[in-house]
Amino acid sequence: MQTEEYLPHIAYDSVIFGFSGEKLKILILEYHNTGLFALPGGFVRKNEDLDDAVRRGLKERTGLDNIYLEQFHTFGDMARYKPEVMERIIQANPRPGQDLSWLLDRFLSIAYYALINYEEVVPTPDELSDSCEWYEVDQLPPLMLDHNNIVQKALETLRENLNRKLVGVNLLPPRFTMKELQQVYEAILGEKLHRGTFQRKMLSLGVLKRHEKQYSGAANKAPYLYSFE
Amino acid sequence: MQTEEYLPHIAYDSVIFGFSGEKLKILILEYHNTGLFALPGGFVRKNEDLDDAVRRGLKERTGLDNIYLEQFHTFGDMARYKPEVMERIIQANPRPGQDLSWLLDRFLSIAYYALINYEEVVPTPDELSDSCEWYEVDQLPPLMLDHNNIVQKALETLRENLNRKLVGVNLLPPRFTMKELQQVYEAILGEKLHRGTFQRKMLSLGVLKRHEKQYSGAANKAPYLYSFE
DNA sequence: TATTATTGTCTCATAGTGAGACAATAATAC
DNA sequence: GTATTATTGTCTCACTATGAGACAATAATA
Repeated sequence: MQTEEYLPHIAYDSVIFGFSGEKLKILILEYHNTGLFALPGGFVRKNEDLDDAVRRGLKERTGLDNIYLEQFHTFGDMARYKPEVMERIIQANPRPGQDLSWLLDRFLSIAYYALINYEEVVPTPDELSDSCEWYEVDQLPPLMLDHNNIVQKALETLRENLNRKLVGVNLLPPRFTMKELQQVYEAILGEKLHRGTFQRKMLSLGVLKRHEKQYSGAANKAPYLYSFE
Repeated sequence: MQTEEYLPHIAYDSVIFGFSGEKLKILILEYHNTGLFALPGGFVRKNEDLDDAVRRGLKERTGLDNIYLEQFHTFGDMARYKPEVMERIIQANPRPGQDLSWLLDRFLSIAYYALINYEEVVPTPDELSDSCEWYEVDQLPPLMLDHNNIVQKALETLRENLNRKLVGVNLLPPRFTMKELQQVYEAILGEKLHRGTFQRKMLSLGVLKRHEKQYSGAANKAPYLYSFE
């Protein structure tokens, strides 16, 4: 990391959603020796597209590649400028010979959310971070700066987009049951949906393809597997 | 304008919507002696909130105050970085003693749209600009950089928000007829709506208050005036 | 073969929407 | 005054969408 590489005062943060165990979850980093929890974020190189910077940074910090991303808001209040927090992180991660003082400047942050298939992913922390772990959206630890706000806004945007974009396709494995799809919707909306109505609605969209049945071993009728398109 | 005042590499642009003569219109600036048309934009001071910067800048550049604003996207592609365009503007507006070279840097732009009551407003160009004029959304001149894209995205966002937020309240005078309200919706959506259905829907929202009739002098039944809330 | 839990689909009541019809009415023409 | 005209407020009707429950089909077990 060198000062010259990045656009000053500009950062991004990403809210990475995954679905597992009937719960909607978010990837959270913890910084070494600080007790600080944060969203995965990064900076924009002087000669790269903003969107590309986010993809590159996410790859570097979490190992995630080729994922569904959507920009949803840019946070630019003065209230989010807290140099003492960055100071703590720098102190806890000594980088001899590197001038990291530019990190103490004020930053605007462009926020993105990502939707990924939980099963395909093994998040790995980068050198700055202790851990990179999934947290249920309603059981997040206190996050640094305004990152809790950012998560809240991401959730609101995701809910608004739920019926306009195919959210499920990015959060589920290639083949899934109708029940799993419904659980994704319920986790995002935070409310129960009626089974019959949900199934009728999804099938009427004409984007689901029905495949073979999935025999789970349970003593009941086996559900069909579906895929998108 | 001094370099030190502003955050480098960060700008905003605003798409200001007004409604008049049954048409949806946008405020466009023309720069002195350049033939360049642009959205009203500006920069963020080092110690002010992003949202405040946009309000302040809009006031300075167009005289508009206290308006409805909504952030909708941040544009950060390399393709929008064209220093030769800013060079033209600087050449055409000599500022002896001022170093404007920072304007030749790459900028990310946070885009906002505004909704204003056309009748209350007398836009006035600032010192950089020749004119500050309304253009119908479907008859815009070619705008500099990616500003035509920005307008397009603003329109899409406005359409999506039409049924979730009370758009009409900001684009119309305090009292208006049902026909005027319908024309606002039709102008934004770009399609005709059925009169009876529209009226039923609006009244069922429970946010309109009915006032006295408006006698226009025409040989027909006089419409009621409405206000919001 | 009976039992059990779950699934796919159906029915029914209710709410919402698109389209046209009709009376009410404010001005003008005679 | 009375007829005419364009526009408005509201109604009806058909059709679609939605919420809720019902029921048969079925995969395993007892």
